[in-house]
Formats: sequence, C-alpha cells, structure tokens
Amino acid sequence: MYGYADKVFSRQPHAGMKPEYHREEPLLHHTVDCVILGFHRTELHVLLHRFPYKPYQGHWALLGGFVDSSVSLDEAALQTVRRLTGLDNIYMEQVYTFGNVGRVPTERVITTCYYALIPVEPTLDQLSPEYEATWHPISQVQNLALVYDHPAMLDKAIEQLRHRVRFQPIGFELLPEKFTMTELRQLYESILGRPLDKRNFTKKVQAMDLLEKLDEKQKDTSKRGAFYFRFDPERYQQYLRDGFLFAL
Amino acid sequence: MYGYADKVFSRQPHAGMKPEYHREEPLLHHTVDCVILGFHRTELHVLLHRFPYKPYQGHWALLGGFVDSSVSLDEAALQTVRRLTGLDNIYMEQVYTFGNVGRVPTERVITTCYYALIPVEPTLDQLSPEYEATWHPISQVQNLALVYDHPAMLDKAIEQLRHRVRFQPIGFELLPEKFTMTELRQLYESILGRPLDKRNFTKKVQAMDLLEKLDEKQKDTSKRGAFYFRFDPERYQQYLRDGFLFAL
DNA sequence: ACAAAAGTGTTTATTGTACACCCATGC
DNA sequence: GCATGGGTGTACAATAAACACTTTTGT
Repeated sequence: MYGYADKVFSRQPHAGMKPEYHREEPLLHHTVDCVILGFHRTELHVLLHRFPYKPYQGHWALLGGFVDSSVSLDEAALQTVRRLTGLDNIYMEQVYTFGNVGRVPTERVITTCYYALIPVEPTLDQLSPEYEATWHPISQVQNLALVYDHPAMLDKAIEQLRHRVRFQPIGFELLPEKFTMTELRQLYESILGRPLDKRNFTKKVQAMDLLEKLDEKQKDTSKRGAFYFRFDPERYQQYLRDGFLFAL
Repeated sequence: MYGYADKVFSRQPHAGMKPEYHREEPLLHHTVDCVILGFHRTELHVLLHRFPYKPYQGHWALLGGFVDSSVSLDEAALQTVRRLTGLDNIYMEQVYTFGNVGRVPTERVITTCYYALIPVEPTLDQLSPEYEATWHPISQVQNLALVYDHPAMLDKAIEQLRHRVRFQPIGFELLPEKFTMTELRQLYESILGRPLDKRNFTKKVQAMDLLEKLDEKQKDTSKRGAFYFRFDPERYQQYLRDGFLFAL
C-alpha cells in the first residue's frame, strides 16, 4: 500500500481451488502492527496502548491485529486503526515485515508493520476506551520499554517517514485544515529530528506553490498573530501523484 | 534484513508456550519470493525459472518458497537463493510484503519479496537444473508475462535498488573482483535506467576514495585497454556501515 | 515600554551539469 | 593509417546554507 487505501474487498476465498502443492505447506500466524502517528502541539506523537497479555501486561505497545484469510494486509492495517480511533480513510504505508523466529517469545508470528498518519485532535476524546490508548511524544518513547520488537518497528517507521517527506507532501494528513507556517515547520522539524532555518523553509515551501495564504490570523501563540495557510487540494494531489524533491 | 544475513538459527520453537490468546487465531500460508539480480555484459539481469504448477505451468517466475515456523523470513529467502544457485553469504534486502486476497488466484498466500545481488559468472553452469532457470536482461523482462504479481515485485525491487545505490556501495556484490571503470558505470546506468556522463561519473567515484587502480589492463573490448580497479575492502565496509550520498 | 513571536533578502559557498578532444593500440 | 574505445579538465549555472534585524501588539 502506498497512500490511501485501495478498496480491495474480499471475494469468495478460493473455495475448492486449493491446489495439490499447497495442501501440505506450513501455516503461520500473521499480524499487522500500526505505528499511528499524529502531530500535536509542536511535536510528532505516536499512539500506544497498554498491552493486555502476559508476560508484558501493562507495557506500552503498538496496536496490532491478526490477519485472516478474508482480508488483505492493507485492510487488516486499516481495520486496526479504525478499531482504535474510529477513523476511516486513513493514510497508511507499509514499512517492513518482521519475521525472526524468536521475536515474540511465546509464539512464532510474522508481523507486517505499517505506519498511519492521522490528525490528533479528532481522536482526543473518542479513543476506544477498551485499549487504554494514549498519545506519546516521539522524543519520549525511548524511555517506555515497548514490547517485543516494537522499538525497531517504530524506528523503521520514522525512518521511512523521513524519507517519504522528501518526495511527497504529508501535511494534509497530520495538520488541521488551517495551520501556520510555524506549525508546518515544527512538523517537519519533528519528523526530521533537527531544526530547520525559518527563512529558508518558508522560501522553499512557497516556491512549491502548494499553500494558500488566508486572511485570518491565529493569535494563540503571539500578540502579533500568524497568518493561517491551507493546502491547495489540487496541487497537493498532483504532488502526491508525481512527487517532488523537497530538499530541506 | 539489510545487508548480509544475520545468522539467526532456529531454537526450540515455543514448545508448550503457546498462550491462550493465540490458540484460536487464523493461520495462513506465507512465502518468500526472490528477485535475484546480477550484472552480465553491460546490463543488469534477473534470474527466472519456469513455473512448474498449473495454471501457469511454463511461465517465467521469480523463485520462492514457503516459510515454516522454524526459520526466519530472512533465512527462508537465503535458502531459496542457495537452493537455486548453490551460493551462500549473499547480499539480500527485504523489499515489500504482498498481501492482497486475490493475488494468487488459487490460494490465499502472503508473500514477502526480497532482492538478492549475486555475481553471475559463478552461476552460469551450475544452476540447479531442476528449476530450468536462466538469466534475463532487465530490459527484456516486460515481454515475459511473469506469473501472479511478480511484475510488481520486480518493479518494487528495482525501485528499491535504485534508491539504495545512492546511499551505499553495491559493486562488490555484482562485479568480479577486478573491473574497469566502464563496467562500473554501465552497472549504474543499468540500475538507474539512464545514461551517465563518463567524466562526471569517474570524478565522483574517484572522489569517494573507494577504488584502487591496478596496473593490469583489460584488453577484451578495446585495443588500448582499460585499467582494472578493485574495491578497497575497508573503505567499502565503512561505507556499507555509514553510508554516503552518491548523487549521480 | 517591553516581551514574544512573526516576518522578511542577500551574500557566499558548494555542487551539479554540460561539454570535446587527444590517446593508445591492434588490425 | 585508421577505427575503436579509453581517458581527462574547465566554465557556467543552480542550489543550499548562513545569517540579523524590523514589525506587531497584548500586557
């Protein structure tokens, strides 16, 4: 998957077509785990839940789910996010598949990791309560002792997002409809993990002709106020399709 | 996996540890498919075999294999290459996991795609004959009607190799010990799918201080002869670890 | 009046790109 | 002597990076 979900619905699952040469082949458990990312305040956050099973009960973990034979991997990942957040039509991307034998001590299971980009605010008070899920700033996660190889999953997801950010726009998925230039820059700073020059950043963003400056100002963070911008949806879609090179 | 195989051996496979919450979960077939790449003459080639099962019997396909619960995904991929070529200690990288429901018409199977980089010459007359495998120039493969979603796998593998080539050295895996500057350039041209300026290429490669110029000349392709080079193993390993930026 | 964040251009250094001729040799 | 691929340097353009002061306004 790359971008928004292709709607691939399940069909009659191979009824009676199972060929001879598959009959005797090994069967495995397969799960998806989702690195659900959002931008809140000045930093990227990840949505974690408290792991409910021993021996890691109570530890923080990415949310995941088993894949059964009626859904695609992509759908399974989408369902996981939907189950937790209620959100649909989510931007997701596959990251990597973790398949070492001992990665989950109690069980052989292969896990495909996805990351999802979602807006944080809509989820703040409607996270499905059964999961005890909360948002954590990316910079704090290393202190959290995630279960299994979830730290590696998170690393790989961030690495991939860092790469992606250079070739396609991502703000739409993570920012509210209206946002200030400072917010956009802080988003990129948080993803890339380093400060960016304010003037050069503004220059480059404006050169892409992707933003529309609004008349309205945000006055929360300064007396003077900062102009809001929003994405030009057409240019945004075009860049999603064609890509760009956003050297920061 | 990234680079050479970690030797992860199987251990006692979870005997008696299966937790309650896994007992009832769905089981699936999982395979690995390998895009085995090599550089021959002036072009990148891919090793394909004739698919032995209906309904695609006789079509060209990537070689793959089932994953069972005693081996990691990486090991399964290595075994696949070893089975076909007899080669061990292969450079491999995971590409993507394909998990749509209908991707294999007869069966629900999830497949993780890897690419492997190997030298072609050692394999030329010792390919395991039971597979009817042969090398095909990358530029010709689109005419070949590969089975299932193997065309997409090949595309993704090449795309990833193109990306990789910009950040880490790869010649060691694909070239003989001694090679000419022209051969090295043709390798990069074939991977990137576009011509590269001879002078600029030489300049950039030499600036990396990665090659050692030998006294010996290759005289096959010209009267004048071309100097052989070889990689400086230490610098090569260093670049593999630390990466570089090789803007071509 | 002052604190706090917003906004705005220029200069310099670096890097990428384009380009053409002579060289060495085997036939 | 000529055909074939091998080998080499320079000039120009584009891009990235560094950098500091003025503006606005709520308190």
